[in-house]
Amino acid sequence: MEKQTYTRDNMASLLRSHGINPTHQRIEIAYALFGRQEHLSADQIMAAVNDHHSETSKATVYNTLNLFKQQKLIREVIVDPSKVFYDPNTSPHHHFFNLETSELIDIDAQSVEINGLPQLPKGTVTEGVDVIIRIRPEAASVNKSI
Amino acid sequence: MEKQTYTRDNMASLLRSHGINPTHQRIEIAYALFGRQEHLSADQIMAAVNDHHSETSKATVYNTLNLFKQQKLIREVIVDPSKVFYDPNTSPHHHFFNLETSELIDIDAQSVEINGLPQLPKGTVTEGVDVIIRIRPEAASVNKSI
DNA sequence: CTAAATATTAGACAAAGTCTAGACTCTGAT
DNA sequence: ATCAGAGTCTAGACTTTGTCTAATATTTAG
Repeated sequence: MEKQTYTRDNMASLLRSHGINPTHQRIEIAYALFGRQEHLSADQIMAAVNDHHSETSKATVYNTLNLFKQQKLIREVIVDPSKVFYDPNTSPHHHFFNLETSELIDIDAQSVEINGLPQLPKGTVTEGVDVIIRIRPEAASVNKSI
Repeated sequence: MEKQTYTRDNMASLLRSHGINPTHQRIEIAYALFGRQEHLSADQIMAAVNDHHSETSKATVYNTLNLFKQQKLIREVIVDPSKVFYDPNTSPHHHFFNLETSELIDIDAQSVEINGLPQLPKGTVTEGVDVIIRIRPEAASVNKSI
């Protein structure tokens, strides 16, 4: 797979292709997410966007992330009880979640097979399946004889 | 499987068996969770415990839930971006999560098989695997010709 | 150029959860 | 009984994430 580079120009057409009017702030926010290809919290995105000059308000960051989510440009990842992560990767995938560092690592869903799930409850449809593997750093010689 | 009934007396020995000193408040909180066998938020637990007389402070509810979690008496379920649910069922299982009603439904892990997961990242150990199937009520005749 | 529609903003607000310092309770020793 | 100390509980202040509001700025269409 070719490595795709993300420029601010790319962002404008990416936004348009998802029915989003590409304003300056939206382009910066999209660029922060897609340029890094990482899982970022709203907080981190605001910091990234306002790194040099203060350009974008908190309200706009949240409004924009919710708009992106609604237009399926990005996805929310809910693993940390205190904050939401935003994921520029919308292809089906799962996650390792490091409980100590809060780091998220993608797992391609193509290779993963899940069998034996029960039927959906009556009158409901599925919106997606998330697999989260909670991990933590290997205990570094804790409880070894002193 | 026999239906187990949960009394406040049972709670005391349950707590002791997990190394928890059974105080009045802890017994009430455990009883709220195990008596119902449901997924409750801290908020709901506080309401349940203080239903008749105000008995337990917010700080104690949170302290106690964190203690229970630490002693593996209950489990956290993180699916709703705005609040944590506490689950008295600690046997391995997964969840349906209804995005509109916030309702959680258990899926026994015994019948579910997951294949093709990659190796854990170096230097980490697994703490558990969560499968969350996000569902929503079937669209009730939306977009049908009017 | 102007009006209407769309975006953005500062700052007030709300809700979940944590922290602190004081008060209470229980136990065991004197 | 009294006291010390450990453990627990509490009110309320505080923090953090996220939403809302009402005013301002920008864009777009005509």
